[in-house]
Amino acid sequence: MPRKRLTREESREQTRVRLLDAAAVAIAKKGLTATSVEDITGHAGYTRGAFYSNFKSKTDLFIELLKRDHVDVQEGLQQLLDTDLSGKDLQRQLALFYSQCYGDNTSYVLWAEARLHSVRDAKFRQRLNALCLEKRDVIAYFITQFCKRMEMPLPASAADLALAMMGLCDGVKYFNMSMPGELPDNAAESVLSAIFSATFFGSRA
Amino acid sequence: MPRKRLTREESREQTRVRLLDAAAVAIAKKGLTATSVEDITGHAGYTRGAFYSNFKSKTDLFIELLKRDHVDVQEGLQQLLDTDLSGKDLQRQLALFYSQCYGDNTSYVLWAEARLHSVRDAKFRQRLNALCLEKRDVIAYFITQFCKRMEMPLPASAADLALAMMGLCDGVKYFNMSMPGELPDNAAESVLSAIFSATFFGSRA
DNA sequence: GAACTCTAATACACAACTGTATCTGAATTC
DNA sequence: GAATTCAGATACAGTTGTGTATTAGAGTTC
Repeated sequence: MPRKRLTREESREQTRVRLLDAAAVAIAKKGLTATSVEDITGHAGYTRGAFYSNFKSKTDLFIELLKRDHVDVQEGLQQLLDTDLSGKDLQRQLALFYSQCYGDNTSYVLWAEARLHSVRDAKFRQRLNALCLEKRDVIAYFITQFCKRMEMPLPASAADLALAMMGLCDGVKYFNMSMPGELPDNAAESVLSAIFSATFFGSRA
Repeated sequence: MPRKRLTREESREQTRVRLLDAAAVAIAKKGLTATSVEDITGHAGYTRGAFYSNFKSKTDLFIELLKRDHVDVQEGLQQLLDTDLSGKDLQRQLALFYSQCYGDNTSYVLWAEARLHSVRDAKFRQRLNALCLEKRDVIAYFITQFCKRMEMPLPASAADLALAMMGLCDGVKYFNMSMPGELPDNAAESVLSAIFSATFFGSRA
């Protein structure tokens, strides 16, 4: 198996990616604080040297991790907006939206971890808030477009609705993860759907 | 100033309470993992000896802390139910409800911390879920009673609505804490109110 | 291919936390 | 009021982590 010979830049990039991937797993499993730099590097197959030569600090790596995830979600939502808004099936629409935001548990845990960390670290909070507001704006746009196509008025400001939607998704996702027995599999969608159909359609009378 | 002479039991109880109070502050500030036993005891004016003679572990103390907070909230909600359900002002109703659940930031952070911890520790999760389900049931009852008095049908199962409400409150509270500038002061109530008035009143047409 | 450069490994010095084991002094018992 | 008991302080041994300074070995340049 002829292993490709990497340039310095490629090799460095590979290391960074592997460290980020390993960090995602480790942090989701143990939490940001409890995860040591060695946990990350060990998992990735490197030593601490590799880490400090690629990242300033654990926080620094963490924010890059979040950005990477953020970009993925943004692109996914954008795609939904472009291709799928035509379907009038709210339930399906929401299910897609929801799974776009939290396809897997790792992602949820990472963002929950981030929210907590942001309460304590002002600099981090600023950077995180920027990402969150971006996400909010995309969702707000999503909602606006949705209502427009449905020819219905917005029941509140799109930005506020977007925030509420994010909170709601987080909350439902948590219960879904934490009590898989307690809720039926589709509880997430059905609760969301009940609330949103009332919110968006209710005002039509 | 004649300082009261305490019995052994009283003194022990005082120590426990002081440790719990100090732990709430420390954990909210630094996070569960980052808070050392010494942080707690130091803040409370004791040494590690006092801690280990009162609690099995940090987790053990933490769950007691949550229980204490849980009981407070439960009682508060119960009281709301008994005295205040007569008022028909939804906005005011929600504001009270919301401030009952998260009067201060410490409490929010503690529960966020708990949710994350529960993802990782199965035993802890079981104990936490028990508390959450209790809270859910009280809220579900709250919602049921509310709808009954308003003579309107429930737009979804009370239990599911309660979960959604908890998630929504959490989400809004987070944004409220994290971006105090971004949202108007009453955003929490107004978003909640927009969603809920649609949810509960929308179906009446 | 020799000199150079940069990535990542290794070595080091230091700090922090944990849990137990032992000790002390104040409350309790008789 | 002497003996006892228990809450909490102190001492200890071991583990784990951090960040920097140095080194080795690949990629790069000429």
